[in-house]
Amino acid sequence: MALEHAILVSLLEKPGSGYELSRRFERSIGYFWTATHQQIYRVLKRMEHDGWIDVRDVPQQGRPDKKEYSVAAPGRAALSEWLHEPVEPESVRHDLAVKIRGAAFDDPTALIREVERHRQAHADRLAHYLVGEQRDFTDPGGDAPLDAGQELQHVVLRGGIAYERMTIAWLDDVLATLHRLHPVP
Amino acid sequence: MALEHAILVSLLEKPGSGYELSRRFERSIGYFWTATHQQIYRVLKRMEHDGWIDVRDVPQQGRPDKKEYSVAAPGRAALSEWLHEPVEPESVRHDLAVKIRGAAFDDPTALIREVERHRQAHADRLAHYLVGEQRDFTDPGGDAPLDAGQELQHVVLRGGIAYERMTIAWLDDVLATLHRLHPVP
DNA sequence: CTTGCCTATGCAACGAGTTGCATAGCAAGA
DNA sequence: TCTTGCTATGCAACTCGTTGCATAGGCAAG
Repeated sequence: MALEHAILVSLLEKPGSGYELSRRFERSIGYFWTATHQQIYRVLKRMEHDGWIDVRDVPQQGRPDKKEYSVAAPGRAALSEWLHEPVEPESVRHDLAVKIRGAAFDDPTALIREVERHRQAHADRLAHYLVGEQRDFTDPGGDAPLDAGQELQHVVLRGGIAYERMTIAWLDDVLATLHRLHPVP
Repeated sequence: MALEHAILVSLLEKPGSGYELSRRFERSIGYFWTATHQQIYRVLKRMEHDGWIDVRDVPQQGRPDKKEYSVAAPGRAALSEWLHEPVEPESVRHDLAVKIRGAAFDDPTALIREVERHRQAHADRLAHYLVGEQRDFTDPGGDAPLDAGQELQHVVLRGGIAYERMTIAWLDDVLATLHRLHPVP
């Protein structure tokens, strides 16, 4: 289980509330780990109970109060322990691949539309990543070199970019194969 | 939920028992969908109850009897229905990416070993895929062209190959970044 | 002949993840 | 003013996935 650890990393990068975490899980962290606000609130409660994180009530004006969490010493120790033990290669779940193999037993027209839709979604995500890379990891004037944390965030983002590019090329291959098997005039 | 549909596709490609399915989920299907035998037996029971699949007791010599499942008409209809409705882009879970960002708050030496271990695992899987591609999808004499089902299995396998190549290149990038941040003499 | 391994199926308990719903303050616009 | 939408937190019920264990027949090696 790594949701706890993903939260610890995110809180170390910057303390925040459950709501803010759920926003981060829709963008940067969410590129490689998804979680809903339900999961996050539940896990935060458990982590607070276990002493991994500290809470601080933050009154706000113009919006509801929030609880800001930050990592406590036991949480940092737990993260360090997890970082030192091996994780197995991730288990894969690709609905689309199941569908492609299923297309042998069905009319592939609907699948072509579906693959095109996915291709578009991945192209959008790639564009989004590239904007973020340009914004956060380009050194405009040559001053202020990136620190280690930023370098590591950048290499993870480069992984996302490589993944999207690979996926788009593969989906083009899939489309070409489907059209070859099911030519339209 | 798509385990049911992955099982339907696999049983359409070839009927088989729960045990045989669990073997397939360790190889071909398992490249893009993982499942343990527990899940498979449970889902098979439900699918049989719902009339999606038929069972046939097959006595065997030298080994325990098995129940061979095959897809019934309602199962085929359910698969077809699922193939025609859109699926959302898959949710991602990359422990290793969490660890890489976490390395900013810890000694990265252990992470380097971990990344090298993952690189080796992906290289092994790539080699395995390439052997399978050579074995199953190379037309040796020019006769017997591949049918649609094989073409689709091949394009899914090409996706796996592209994924492993991309991942290996990215892990090299990660290793270079880690060594740059933490030079060893 | 005992020990370990492979085929083959399954239960029970738990933990992780999803979905629907509820509440509550404040802001902006119809 | 009423609705819509955003911030902010949470409960309850359910499904999915994992882990540990159990059974049972046959095979091969020591």
